[in-house]
Amino acid sequence: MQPLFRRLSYYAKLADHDGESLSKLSVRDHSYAPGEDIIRRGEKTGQVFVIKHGWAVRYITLEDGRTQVLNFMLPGDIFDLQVFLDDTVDHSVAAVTKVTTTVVNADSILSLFAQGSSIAAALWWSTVQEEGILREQIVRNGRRTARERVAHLILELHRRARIVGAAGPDSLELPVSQILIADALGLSFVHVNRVLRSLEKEGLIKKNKGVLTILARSQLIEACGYSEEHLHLDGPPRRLSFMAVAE
Amino acid sequence: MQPLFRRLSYYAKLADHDGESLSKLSVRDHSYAPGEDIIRRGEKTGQVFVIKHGWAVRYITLEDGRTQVLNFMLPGDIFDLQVFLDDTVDHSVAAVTKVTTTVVNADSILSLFAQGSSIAAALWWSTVQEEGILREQIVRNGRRTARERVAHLILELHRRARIVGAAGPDSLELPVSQILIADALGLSFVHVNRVLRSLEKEGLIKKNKGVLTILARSQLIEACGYSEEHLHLDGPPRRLSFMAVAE
DNA sequence: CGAGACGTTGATCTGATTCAAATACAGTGG
DNA sequence: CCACTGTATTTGAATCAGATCAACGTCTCG
Repeated sequence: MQPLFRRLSYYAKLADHDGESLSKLSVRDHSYAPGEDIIRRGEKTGQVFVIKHGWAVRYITLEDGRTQVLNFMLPGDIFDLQVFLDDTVDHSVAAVTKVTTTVVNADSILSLFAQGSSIAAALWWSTVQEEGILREQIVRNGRRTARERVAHLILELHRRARIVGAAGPDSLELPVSQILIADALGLSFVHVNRVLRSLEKEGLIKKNKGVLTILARSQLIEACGYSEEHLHLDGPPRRLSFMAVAE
Repeated sequence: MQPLFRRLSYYAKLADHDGESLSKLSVRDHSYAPGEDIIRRGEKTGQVFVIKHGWAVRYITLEDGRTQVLNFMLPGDIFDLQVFLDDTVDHSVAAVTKVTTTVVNADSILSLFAQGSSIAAALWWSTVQEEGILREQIVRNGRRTARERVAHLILELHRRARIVGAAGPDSLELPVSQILIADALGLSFVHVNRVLRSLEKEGLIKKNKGVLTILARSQLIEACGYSEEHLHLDGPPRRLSFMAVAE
């Protein structure tokens, strides 16, 4: 459960005993092979998944095979707190690399909420973040050029990976095919390739065996007007305001 | 507070006394002129808004003026339940037509949750719906052609307006400029115009003084592979599962 | 070492943008 | 009621960003 604790504590300054509560939550772990679906559209899981290792994507496929990646999921990411509504999900989640998830049963999360743990606030925060990322995805794909989209996505992924300790200050293990990047950015993979090569030729980035290095961060930021507002990095309150009400 | 009740009861079969609880919630109403901002990026509102009359949009503007509409908001729509985190919002909301909102203070909503009212479940449901709409927006703009995007958006807006009683079986008052549609679909307004005119020329739709009529629904659906899964129309459970836990 | 998946590059094509100009329309003030 | 103004719609022509098609290189791994 380390990655979750790490991620949540980035925001919420959790105490040690919170770490204990978290580890008690774990119901069981599960592993998935690259390309395997973790959740399939139309299912009702009744469970909450936390990514422990590896990368995953949320995606939707149209009838004719066109597919759109909604967002990338890194260690520490959670899906889905909407489980409390007993709803069927409208999208799928697939493992990109080998993925290990911790499966938490919904009730254990709920008891955290009931107890007023600061973990609950952190969890809720994580859903706010995710929505922010989704909205940014809409803007990026709707109103930015291919070059901007690629640069922006690189910066976002690096930042997110960095938070969970999966990236160096300017480098990032990016186990993601150009096809997947294309499906995330609404581009053809051929064009993604050209943009990447051109960013590389200009010395903004470098890619070597799955490790991407940001060589000129400021130029990369300038190339896309990157800002981090949408990641909501300021962190959640210690407790959800409805907990105060409950007292 | 009618539109909210109408919308929530579409899903949740609310009882009469729920209607009363709802009307007691209203703190005060507020009106906005077309084009006026209701919420501005960066603010902390501490309040929940419900649209009573009129249309609004959630949007984000880039530094250079490009703007992206995230989604349209109709009577009965709510923003934002994330207020409980005391977060700053990462986007703005603007009135499209003259808009009346009911402003509810966050605490009143929270007490509904605490009471275990089925209204709470319906509210939560509405956020699940909204996320579904956001995801669909990503797919639409990322992997569909201009023609598909336009057809798809028309069908979605008609359906949503219908649910809150703001549309006939095949007609829809659409007080939205082509510029705004373009900003929602990530297209130029010139192209939106061409697509609309072509759909009209082919007899799929008709537009007359702000009223759009769907003349050939089945062809329109076929033109974009429209499905309504993302609207989560099946409705919420009567109560949120964490209420059961609280007992 | 052979197969399949991914990456790279060139040539060509096209859906959508941009630029430009004309028309319709709604609201305002005289 | 009409002229005036600004905003939205419509249409054409030129252009371009990105897609498609096609071929080849490269890596991985069984």
